[in-house]
Amino acid sequence: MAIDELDARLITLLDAEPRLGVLECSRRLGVARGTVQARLDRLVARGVVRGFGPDVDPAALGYDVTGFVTMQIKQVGGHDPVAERLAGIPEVLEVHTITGSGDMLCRVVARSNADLQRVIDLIVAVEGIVRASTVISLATQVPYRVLPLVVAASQPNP
Amino acid sequence: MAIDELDARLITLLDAEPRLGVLECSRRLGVARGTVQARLDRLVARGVVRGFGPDVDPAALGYDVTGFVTMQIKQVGGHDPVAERLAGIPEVLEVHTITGSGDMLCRVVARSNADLQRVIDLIVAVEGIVRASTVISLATQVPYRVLPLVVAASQPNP
DNA sequence: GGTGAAAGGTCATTAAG
DNA sequence: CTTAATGACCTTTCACC
Repeated sequence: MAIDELDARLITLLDAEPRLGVLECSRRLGVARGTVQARLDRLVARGVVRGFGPDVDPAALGYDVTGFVTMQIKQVGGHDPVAERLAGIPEVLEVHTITGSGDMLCRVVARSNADLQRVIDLIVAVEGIVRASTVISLATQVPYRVLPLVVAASQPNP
Repeated sequence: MAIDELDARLITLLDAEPRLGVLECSRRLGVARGTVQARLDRLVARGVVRGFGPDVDPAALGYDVTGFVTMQIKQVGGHDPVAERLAGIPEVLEVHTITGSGDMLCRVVARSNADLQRVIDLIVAVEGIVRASTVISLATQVPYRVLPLVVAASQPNP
C-alpha cells in the first residue's frame, strides 16, 4: 500500500532533475533500468504520481498577489453550483468545501491589490454566496512541497 | 512580459500529455521543432514554467485529510523562525504569512482525522505560536489548476 | 542486448517587428 | 536592425522490444 524507500529516492531524483530519462535514473540510483521503469509505472498506475505536467508560476505571469477567500454559502442550493461558477473564474486556483455552516475556501491570485478587488467582486457576484472575507498572503514562507511527505511515507515505522 | 497564444497552447498541450516530446509538440502545434524548443527554453528561463517535477498526490500516499490552519504568532521573534520549524514537519505542505496581526496560514495533510490531531499538536508545540484554529477540507470542488489563468494571461486585451 | 527514434545543438535562410 | 521562425544536418542518448 505505501511506498518504499526506493520509490521515495526515485521521486526525489525526478523532482530535482525532471528531464532525466529512465536510464539515467537507474544509473544514479544504482539499480537496473527495468526496476526503475517498473517502479515508475507502478507509481503512476497507483495514482501516487499524477503526471509530469509543467509547473507554472502565476507570479511570473504577473499575478503576484495571492489571497485566500472564505465564503459563506446560502444553505439552499448547495455548494456544487457555486463551485461550478467559481471554476469559471481563471484567477480562482482552487476551491474547497470546509467545516462550518456552508463555508467554502478558495485560493485566488491577482495582478495587484487593486486587481484583487476586481477578482473578489467577481466572486461575491456569484449566485449563492452570502459573504466573503479575504486574507492576503504577504509572503510565502514555505512554498508548496510534497517531498518531505514522500520521504516520511516511505519510512517503515513513523 | 506576458505570454502569447502559442505559449499558452504549448503549456496546455504539455499539461494534457506531459510525456510528449518536443518533436511531437511541434507536430501537434503545427510549428517547427526549433520554435517549440525556443519557446520552452524561454518559458523556463523567465520562470513561467518552474519545471516538470512529478505531481505527487498526497491522498494516494494515505494522507487523504486536508486542513488549513490559521496561527496567531507571538509578536516578538517574528515569523521566520516559526516558518522554519513548521517546514520541519512533513505534513505541512505550505506556509504563508497573511494579513492580520501576526497571523500565518498553513496547509496540512494527515492520514485521518485522528492523525490530524497529532499534526496540529506538532504545530501548536512550535515555539512562538500562540493559538491555532483549523478548518478541514470536506471536499475539493476545484483542484489546484493554473491552465485557465495561463489562457487568460495569453489574451491580448482582458 | 540491439535498433529505430527521438532530443539537443548548430547553421543559413527568410520573415516580421 | 533586431528578434523570431523555419528546415536541414548532425551526434548522442534513450525507449522499447
